Amino acid sequence: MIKRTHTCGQLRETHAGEPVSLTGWVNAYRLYGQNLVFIDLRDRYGVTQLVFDKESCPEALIEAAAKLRAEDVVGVRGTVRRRENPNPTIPTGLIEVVATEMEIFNKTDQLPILPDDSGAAGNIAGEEMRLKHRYIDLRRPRMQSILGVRHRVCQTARRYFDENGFLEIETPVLYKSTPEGAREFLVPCRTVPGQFYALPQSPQLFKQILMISGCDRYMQVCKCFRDEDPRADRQPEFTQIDLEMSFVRREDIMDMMEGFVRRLWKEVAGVDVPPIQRMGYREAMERFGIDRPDTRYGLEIKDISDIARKIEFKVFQEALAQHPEARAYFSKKGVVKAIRVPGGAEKLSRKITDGYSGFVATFGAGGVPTVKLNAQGAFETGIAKFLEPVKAELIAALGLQPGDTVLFAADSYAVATKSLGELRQKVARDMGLVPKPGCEGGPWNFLWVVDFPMFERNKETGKWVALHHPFTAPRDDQAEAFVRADLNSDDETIESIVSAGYDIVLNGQEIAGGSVRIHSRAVQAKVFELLGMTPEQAKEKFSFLLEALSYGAPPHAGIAFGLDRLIMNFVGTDNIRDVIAFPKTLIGQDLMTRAPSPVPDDQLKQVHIASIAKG
RNA sequence: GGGGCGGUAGCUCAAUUGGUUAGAGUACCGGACUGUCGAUCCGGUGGUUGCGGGUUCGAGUCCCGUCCGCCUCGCCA
Repeated sequence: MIKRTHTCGQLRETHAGEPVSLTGWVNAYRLYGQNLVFIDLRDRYGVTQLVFDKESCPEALIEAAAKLRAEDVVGVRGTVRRRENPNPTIPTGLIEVVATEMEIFNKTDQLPILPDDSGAAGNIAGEEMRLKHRYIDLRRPRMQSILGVRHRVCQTARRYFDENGFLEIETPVLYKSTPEGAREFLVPCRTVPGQFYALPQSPQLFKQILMISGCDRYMQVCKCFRDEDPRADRQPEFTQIDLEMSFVRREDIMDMMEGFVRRLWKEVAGVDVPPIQRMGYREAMERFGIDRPDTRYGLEIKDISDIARKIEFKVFQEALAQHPEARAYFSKKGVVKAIRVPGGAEKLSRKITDGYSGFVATFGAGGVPTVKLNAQGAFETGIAKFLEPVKAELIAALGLQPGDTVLFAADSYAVATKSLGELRQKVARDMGLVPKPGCEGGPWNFLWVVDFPMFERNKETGKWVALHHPFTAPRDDQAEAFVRADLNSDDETIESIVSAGYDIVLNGQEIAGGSVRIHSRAVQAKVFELLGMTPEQAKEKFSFLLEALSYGAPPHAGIAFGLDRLIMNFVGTDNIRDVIAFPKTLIGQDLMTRAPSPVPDDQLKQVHIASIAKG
């Protein structure tokens, strides 16, 4: 078998005259009668032109070369030669390899898709075809490059955390069902009939136990599983870079993780990340309407309820009449909020702004009242006539300039905030304000979001739920208030308790999230109680944790980075399937292997399962 | 669970108001050509229009159901 001496991306002018051999796939072929054949040979490292011509090759070799087609797999021996006509568009374009011997490892059948990034062959395969024939799709230089970025991110994480004393430890994939959070994948147990494992939503409790075990610093690149409906940026199985540290408080772990972010961006993107700013949850919700603000552009949200109160506009008045006595946050109290869109009068056509009503309807809002300030400084269109009495106040409050458009939301705090938070991002896209992905020179805007509420009331059930997860500790200065609070009557206190959680937000995407953990058995038990668990239920589900907490648990804190989303940012895609070698479709199928699949009844019996699915 | 878009040649797409034999590019096959690099030129093979049912003289097109892909709301401690 011909073995390669070089890769297809390696040869340069300095190799001229050397005997070499290359192996790879036929990327393209160009024929000139019986006398001259060009083959572009591709491997993971690049493309090199092979030449078969009458002067250098026996006739049989040229004939064989002329029969090569796209994706045939071959090895070639030959000599490196400077090209008569260099091709400046590829790194190996100054040379070619004059073939003297060829071994065909495999001929290909008619291909369903071509591994072609450029669309040079006249088309780019659809995603369904790419997933079905993933092994061809992954040959594309673009996909190879993404796999490379993913590898570098993982390697950088392992190096950085190794240098800082972290141990890489594997945690179980067959785990105990703890059904509070996301829906779990279940695995029937053969040896204990009728009982099940669950696949972990995250290794959360194991890494805490590892801290209690004295491991001090833990890291793992680990698979997590959530059986929820997917999105463009979600998969049922995804990967986290998971971390936990002992004997630290919030500032310590945030410093350590900021160091990791700085190292990662330096090594993977060649970018120096400046110190990461912090923003409180309340400020983020107030200014951006979302807990992961995209700070690459303005369009901030302002509360103008006090101005809106003064005018006779039914939509505003009805909104403001909702729960007027309620607390401002996490409540149903009515508010009026607004976004100033600089230059929107020209760029946002009537058709576009009309479309915003339908957009916010999906978040429960009734519409988007709109007004323009024309070049002469007069309110125009939409609700102009209602706003006239408070024109000066509005201009001052929002900093309006001629040519601006103002978009309003009048609803409950929750709906108005969510609607404008989402609308803000849509307007930014419509106005062309969102820069290209960072890898193409756009800004990387990092932000720590901190001071989340510990708990909020579930909208439907009215039960308290943990905003992050039930193992999150209150912020140091809040712990006492939580310990003292009466769970049955002290709603105001419970709602106001701030956690020691922290998220890293990048360009409006959450890329990491974590918290200081509860290391007191009493506090942990109290959280379980608040979340509606009886002591018996808490014991049944989490006795191992409660026991561990009472046998010498150090203070500890952790975080997890969403690896897939990190890669999406580095390579500039909004499709998570692009950054996973073998991803699943929206209903969780693997189109290549056709998983999931039926299994024989025998196999079901062994695990004590009977299917009730029809058909 | 809800809403939206799509499924036609190996692949990417087109097909007028429901109208004759469903087209193009590319891939593939055959031929021409000694410096191309998205080679070019000539010719050819290739179709159960996702699947099932219905309306109609006539369905790729309209209706019902179903499967699959994508986007999205809910959901994702």
